[in-house]
Amino acid sequence: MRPVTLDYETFYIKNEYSVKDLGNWRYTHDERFDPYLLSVYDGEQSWVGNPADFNWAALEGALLLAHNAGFDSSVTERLGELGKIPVITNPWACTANMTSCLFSSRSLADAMWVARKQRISKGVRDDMNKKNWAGIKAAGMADAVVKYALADSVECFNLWRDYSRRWSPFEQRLSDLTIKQCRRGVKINVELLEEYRHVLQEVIFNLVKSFPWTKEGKKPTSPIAIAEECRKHGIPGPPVKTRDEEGFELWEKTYGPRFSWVYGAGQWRSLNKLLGSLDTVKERLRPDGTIDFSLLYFGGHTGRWSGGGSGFNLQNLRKEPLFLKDRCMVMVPDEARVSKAAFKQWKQECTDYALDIRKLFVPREGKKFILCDLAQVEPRVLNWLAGNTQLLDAIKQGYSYYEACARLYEGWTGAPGTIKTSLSDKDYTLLKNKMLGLGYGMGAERFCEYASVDMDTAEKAVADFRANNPLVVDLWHNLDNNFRQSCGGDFTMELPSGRQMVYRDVLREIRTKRNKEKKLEKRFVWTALTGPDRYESYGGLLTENVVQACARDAFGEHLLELEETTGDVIWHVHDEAITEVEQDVTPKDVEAVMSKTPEWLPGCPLAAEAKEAPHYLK
DNA sequence: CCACATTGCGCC
DNA sequence: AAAGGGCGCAATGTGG
Repeated sequence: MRPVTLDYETFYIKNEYSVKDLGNWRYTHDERFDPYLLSVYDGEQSWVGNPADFNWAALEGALLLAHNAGFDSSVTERLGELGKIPVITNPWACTANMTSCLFSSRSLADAMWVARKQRISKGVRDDMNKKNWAGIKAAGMADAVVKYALADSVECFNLWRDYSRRWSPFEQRLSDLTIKQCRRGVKINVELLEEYRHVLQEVIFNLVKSFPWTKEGKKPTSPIAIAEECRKHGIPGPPVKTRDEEGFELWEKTYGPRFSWVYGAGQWRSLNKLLGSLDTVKERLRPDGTIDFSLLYFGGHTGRWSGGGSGFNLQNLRKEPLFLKDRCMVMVPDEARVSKAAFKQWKQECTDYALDIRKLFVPREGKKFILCDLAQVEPRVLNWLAGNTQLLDAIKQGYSYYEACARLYEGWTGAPGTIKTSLSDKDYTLLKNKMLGLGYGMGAERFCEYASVDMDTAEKAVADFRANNPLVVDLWHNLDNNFRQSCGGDFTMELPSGRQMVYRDVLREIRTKRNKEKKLEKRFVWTALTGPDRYESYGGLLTENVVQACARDAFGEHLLELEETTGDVIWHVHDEAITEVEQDVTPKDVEAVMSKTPEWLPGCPLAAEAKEAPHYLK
C-alpha cells in the first residue's frame, strides 16, 4: 500500500490538558480539543494547513502513517465524528512502535538520533504549550510551527521508507493489536468505583488528621517534618528504605507501637496512589462505561509491553486488597501470613472492609472474563536456551518446574503435583527462590536478602545451583565473553524467533565501585547503548534480557492467536492475558492456546493456567 | 516557573 | 571475579 504520513498539531496544556494527562479518548472529546494544523507527506508532495481544508479524497487506498498512530488516528476519527472532515477508514501503521522495536527509541527525536545520528529539536513543540493557532500566529511562531510540522511528517515518512522492511510482519501485527486494545478499552464497575472513591477519601482524611506535622501545615510525607518529629521524641529517624530494608522494618517495629504516625507516611503513599488510580479511571469513563488506556508496544528494550504513557498503568494494579477497620487502613501482620486459615481468621476479626481495585475491571454485558497465566515461562525458556533437555524432559513428564528441579538436583522422589505437600513451607519457599532467583548470576550476599535466609544457607544455595546448572552458567559465560569481544562494535543476539537484540557500541570503561569490604576500587566494566542511553551489562544480565525477550515473543504469539480464535484480549501483563469471551468459551480453550510452543522454540514445554472470573482478580 | 534527582510504591 | 532484571508514576525537595 502507498504510505502517507499524517501529523497533527493540537492545542495542549502541559500537566493539565494533554494526551499524557487524559489519554486519547478523553483528550479528543474535551471542549478544548483543537487540532489546528495537519501536515501530510507522501514521499513527493507535502501539504500543511487546517485539517478541514485538506483534500481527504487524496488518501484513497493509502496506508496512513503517524508517529504514535494511536493518537493521530483518534484525532482523525474524532474530526470525522464532529463532521469537520469525512469519515476515514484507511488502515494505520505506527512509526513510533516501529522505532521502539528497531531502535529502542519511542520519541521521534530519540529515533532520529539512534537510527540516523541526527539531532532534531523539539523546542518549537515546547513553545506551543497553551497556544492555539491564533496564539501561535500572535506569538509570531506560525512559520516555525508549519516548518516543524512538515519536518516531522517527512522524518516519519522517511523512517518508514528506510526501515519498515526490517520490522517483521509478526511485530507489526503485535503493534496493530496493541493500538486496537488501547482504543477498545475495558468496562468499569462504575457503582463500585464511586463507593471505593468515597471510602478511600475518608480513610485518607482520617490518616492525615492523625499526623502531628500536618497541623503545622507540613506535607503528609515530608521527610523533613518526619525527621523533626522523631527528634522531638528523642528517637532516631527512619533509615532509607530502599538502601536498608531490614533497618527500616526494624525502625517501624520498634517505634510503631509508641507512635502511630511511624507507619503513616508509607500508608499515605499507598492510599494516595490507589485513590489517584481511582480518580483517573473516573475521569476517563466513556458514555458506555468503559475506559480507554495506554499500553506501550515495546515499552522495554527486551520487547515487553509497558503500562505507561497516559497516567494510568494497568500493569501495576495492586494484587492484595486494601484492608480497613473503622475507616482506617490495617496492615496484614506477619502472623496472618503463616496459613490461609490464619489469614481468614485475621480478616474476620481485624477488618471490616476490603477494597480491591481489580474488582473494578469487568467484562462487557453478555461476555465473561477468562484470565490466563503462563506457568514459570522464564525459567523454562532459560533452560531451553541453556540446552538443559534433562530438566525440560522432566517437565514434559508432568512435573512442575520446581518439582523437576527438586527431582534432578535435590533427590526428591515424589509424584507430579505433590511437592507443596511433601516439603515444609520453608523448604518449598527456599526451592522456589533458588530456582527463580539464581538463574542470572545473583551472589550469596544478595540472595540473603532476596530469600530472607542466613549467609550460610545462601552460600550453599548459590554454590549448589551453579554446580547443578553448569549449562546455565555456561550461558552466562558465553554471553559475557561474546559481549566483551564486541568491544568497539555492536553486540547482537539473535533470538530464536528471528528477532535481533542489538547492544550498540560496546565499550570497556573504568568505574569506581565498592567491593565486598565496602571499599572503593577501580574496575573495568563493559557498557553498551540499548536505546539512546548507555548501560553497563554482563553475562548474567544478558542472559536475563534474552530470556525475557524470548518469553515475550512466545507470549506475543499467544496473544495473536487468542485474539483470532478465543476472543478479545482486553489487556495483558507480561505473562498473563485478560480475555473477554463469549459464554461458550472455556478456560481449557484459552489454556490450549497459551500452552502452545512456538515452532521456533521446539522442545520447550509451555504451560498455562486459566480461570473464569466475574472481574479482574489475583 | 521549570527541570531534575531522589525516594517510595505498585506490578511481572 | 562478581553482578538478578524489566517497567511507570507521585511526592518531595533542590537549584536555576
